[in-house]
Amino acid sequence: MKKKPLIIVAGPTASGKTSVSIALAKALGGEVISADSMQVYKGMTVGTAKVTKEEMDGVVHHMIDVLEPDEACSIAKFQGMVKEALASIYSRGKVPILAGGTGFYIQSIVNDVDFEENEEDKSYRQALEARALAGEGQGLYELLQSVDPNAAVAIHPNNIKRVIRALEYHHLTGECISLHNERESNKTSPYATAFYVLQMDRDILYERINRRVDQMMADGLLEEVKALLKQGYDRTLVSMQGLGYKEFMPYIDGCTSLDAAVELLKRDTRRFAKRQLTWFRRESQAKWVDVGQYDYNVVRIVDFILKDIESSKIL
RNA sequence: GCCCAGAUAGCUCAGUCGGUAGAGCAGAGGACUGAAAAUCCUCGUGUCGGCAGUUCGAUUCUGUCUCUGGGCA
Repeated sequence: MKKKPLIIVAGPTASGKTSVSIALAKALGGEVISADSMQVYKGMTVGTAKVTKEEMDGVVHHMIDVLEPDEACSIAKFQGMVKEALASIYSRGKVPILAGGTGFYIQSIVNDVDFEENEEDKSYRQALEARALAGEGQGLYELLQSVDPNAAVAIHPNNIKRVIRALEYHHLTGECISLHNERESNKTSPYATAFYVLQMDRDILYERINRRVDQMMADGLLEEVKALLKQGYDRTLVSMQGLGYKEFMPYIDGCTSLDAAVELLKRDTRRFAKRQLTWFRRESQAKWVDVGQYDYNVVRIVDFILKDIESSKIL
């Protein structure tokens, strides 16, 4: 049986994924699935540089505005919803284009990583988090060393989030997470993929990021943040940890200037882009597209990608 | 024109009682399998303004020039 096609358009923030994915969808009769951990939230529009209705230009988009800001997304939740979207896209004979910057989410789809539907019991995790907060991180790490030594070797003691997840996984399933990770990382994709990463010179990318943040400010980012807080969304929410939201909290509290908050946001976004690039570099099947080579021209970029898709014979 | 203070990493600066230097920030690389725009790890970046002098040896002392602040005219 022939594998179903899946086109992926990835890349760091501000690399032009949105316009490329829409042009591709139009050329191929496709639909776009956003692979973005923050665009899933309603009301977070300016700060996530969400596609507008006009930009969509009739192309169907999935996974945007699917959760309230206080409904924390998770990779399992994300994957479940994307699988539904994929099924519906295939049933209509369309081509799915997974586009976004959250490498972890993309990987969960491409390799169909297994996330068993368990866990209703949050108490164990909460107990661990409380211990971490009380400064018992070292103790948690030692516990992990006894329960899953392989995971303990792979996880740095300071990375308390991972230590907690590994312990939680063992508690819930009775299995070592190190075993699960090894099994899942050896999987091959159930899809016929064409995976593209948009890239450009770092200097130019950073310049674009800086300008995009300035544009967000002009488009009312601060007002958006204030409105979300006013609606009662707590700043500890996962959604409020997003770039463009958490950076303004000190300013809103009167602890820093607006200029300083904006500079901080620019810096954090640059660092984020760097981490995204690090992630995509290890995606061995990804093809890197230097968009500068095409003068940042969407038509030329898409033209190249279309030719490459054709030669890959996935459709 | 004169007087003072500076000139050291991309930036702000510290320092070397003479043995070619270090902090913060910026930056770079990496990890990641149910918070991922999160979380975590690692790492430097140099003609110490130019030229001359003293010295075994000058970024450090002396002279001079250039530049940048500030002051006086």
